[in-house]
Amino acid sequence: MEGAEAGVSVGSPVHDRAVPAGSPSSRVIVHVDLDCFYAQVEMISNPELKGKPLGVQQKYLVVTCNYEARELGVKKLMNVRDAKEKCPQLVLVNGEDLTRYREISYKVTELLEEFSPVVERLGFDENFVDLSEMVEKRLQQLPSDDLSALTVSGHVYNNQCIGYKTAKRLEALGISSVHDLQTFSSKILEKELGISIAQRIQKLSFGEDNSPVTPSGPPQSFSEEDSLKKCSSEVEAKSKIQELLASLLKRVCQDGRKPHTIRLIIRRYSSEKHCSRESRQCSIPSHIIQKFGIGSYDVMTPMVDILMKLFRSMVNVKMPFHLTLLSVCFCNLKSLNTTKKGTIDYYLTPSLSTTSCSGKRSFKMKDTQMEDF
DNA sequence: TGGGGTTAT
DNA sequence: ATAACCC
Repeated sequence: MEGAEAGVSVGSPVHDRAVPAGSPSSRVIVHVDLDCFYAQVEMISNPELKGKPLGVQQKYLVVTCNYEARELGVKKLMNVRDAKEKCPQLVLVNGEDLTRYREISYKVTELLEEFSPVVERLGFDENFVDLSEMVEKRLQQLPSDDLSALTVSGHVYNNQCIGYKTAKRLEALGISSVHDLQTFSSKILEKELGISIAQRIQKLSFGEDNSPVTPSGPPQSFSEEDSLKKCSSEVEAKSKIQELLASLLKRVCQDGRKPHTIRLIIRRYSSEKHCSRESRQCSIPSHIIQKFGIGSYDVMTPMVDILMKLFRSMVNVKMPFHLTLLSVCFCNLKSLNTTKKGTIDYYLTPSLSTTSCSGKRSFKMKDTQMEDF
């Protein structure tokens, strides 16, 4: 858990929204947003990177970077060329393999699930936690004196470097609840806080306020993709597809559930703005599904055959073609137990898979991490 | 723009 | 199967 710990304490603004404690529909939702998550994972894996301007590269893009790099002008999703030009000392690490990012991402989610099981993931680096129940229980434990001191505390603050001050300034303006903020004059707020902050927090106050936090649970699909300069032969495509499939099979094996559908996605070269994708999917034959957990049976060969059929149903291999992306996706995941227990098993029991799967997930969390928040 | 992910149509 | 959205 070292990764998540450092990620949270070093890099993350925590946006905390609350409404007055007495209100009937009161909810407390914490938004945990890890900034430059990939870069932090890399710095934890290799501490020598700490203190240097660091970018995470995928193909010719710097998809994210640490604060040192940002101070030197590097931006997210910047071209590698531009980034190097802005910042010649920039250290780049390849981040095309998401495995470690994914693993640590789920460790963060699992940590948050200790506070409440109601955790919704958004991408790899954001989580929404509904703490309403926990807060209510704690409020009930409080002596009534303390409670009355708390009832004023409906407040909003967001994540500028000092969020606290903004909250204070809002209070000075008589804004002490979300509703106050919503109905407050935009123009006055802009004069007080600056146009940027004012508009942002006022939008936040209207935002996803009443949308429930939907627990994400285990992923509904697994996919691996690779963008390419040019794939123009069936042989090339097959070899890429084999790579993607091999990685996916490892992941599926570790997960323990079995995919019942497979999809192949391509992107064709085009000068058009709309670089849309095409896909074909099919059910996986049940005799193959059964073999997924077992290391001794070669599931690659029949799966590659299926994928190549899907490929040929999209691409006329007798004609010239030019693809710029290949992706394989496993979805329609089912537990072995198709009963009512369903996917909750995923969290409560370790994977039953055989020795062919090495990387079992750990479900144990350390208690001490509570304090890191 | 990468390499993912979700839900709606 | 695709679109539209999120990071």
